[in-house]
Amino acid sequence: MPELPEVETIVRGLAKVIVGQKIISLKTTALKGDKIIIEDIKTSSNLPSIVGGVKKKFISAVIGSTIKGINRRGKSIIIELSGGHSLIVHLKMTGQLIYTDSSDKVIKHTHLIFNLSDGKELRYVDVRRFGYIKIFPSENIFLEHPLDTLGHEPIEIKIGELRELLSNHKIRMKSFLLNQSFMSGIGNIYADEILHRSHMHPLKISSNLSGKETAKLHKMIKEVLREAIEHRGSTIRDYVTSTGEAGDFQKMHRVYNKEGKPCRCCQGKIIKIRAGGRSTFFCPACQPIDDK
DNA sequence: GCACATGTTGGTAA
DNA sequence: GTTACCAACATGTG
Repeated sequence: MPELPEVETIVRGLAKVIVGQKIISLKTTALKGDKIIIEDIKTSSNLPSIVGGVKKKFISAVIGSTIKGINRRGKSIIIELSGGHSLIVHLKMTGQLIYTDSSDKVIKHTHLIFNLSDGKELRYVDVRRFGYIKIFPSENIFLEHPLDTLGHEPIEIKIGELRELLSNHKIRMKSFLLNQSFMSGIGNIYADEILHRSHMHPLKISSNLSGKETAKLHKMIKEVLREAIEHRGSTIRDYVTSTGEAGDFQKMHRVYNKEGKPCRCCQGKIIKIRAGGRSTFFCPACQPIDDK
């Protein structure tokens, strides 16, 4: 679920509270029937499966280190630690990073708990366990996967750079926006919302965009992402901010998950198709293909 | 039981 | 080489 606006919201929230803090200890959970048992991580014997990268270094590099910074690249979170290592966190579908009181109830699917020097905790929760926390040396961190494959930041991309990407490929626009090596951070929800505001059909071929269409798309990419960040992201199911609150931007969605509903521009019906292997919502009346 | 789900990757086919 | 499609990852929801 988390796309660029959600990850940005989490990073901004955490930056205010975890930078400068020392990581005192690590914990994980185990299930005994219905009971959640909290376990200390002291050796790699109970390191949760969501930990990756240079795993042998994880415990010694993390415990006792100080958090120097937290940043975002695409949908990845980079946490820089003192001592020369950094963590790459990817939330994938259902991952959550929550800063909370240590007295708050530890919920099911909490895989990693960082005990911080202010007495609070940073918890990684992930129902489906597709996400991960990987550790690498900070030097050359941007050469580590997946950071090495990421394209432009969509909020910063110049129109000339976008035009070049579009014309160099003959790919459906939905797939274009989802491809993280072109631009990194746009996922299924924002791809549909950007295409609708650009009045562009999701199956339109990238190399066929006119100059005017390219300019509109460029503007809408930034507009949608900026508004979504202002609303602290879209909560459909699992996403919460670093304080466990829901975002607001789902209320502003114009097409995502609105099959059969009237389009706010033309009152036509929004339809759902499959594109790029994903559910794709759009208004056929005001998002024409126009390919001649 | 069945279909489907917000992300990414890797294999295969065209 | 490029693009499209599907399965896989593990679990939950309707």
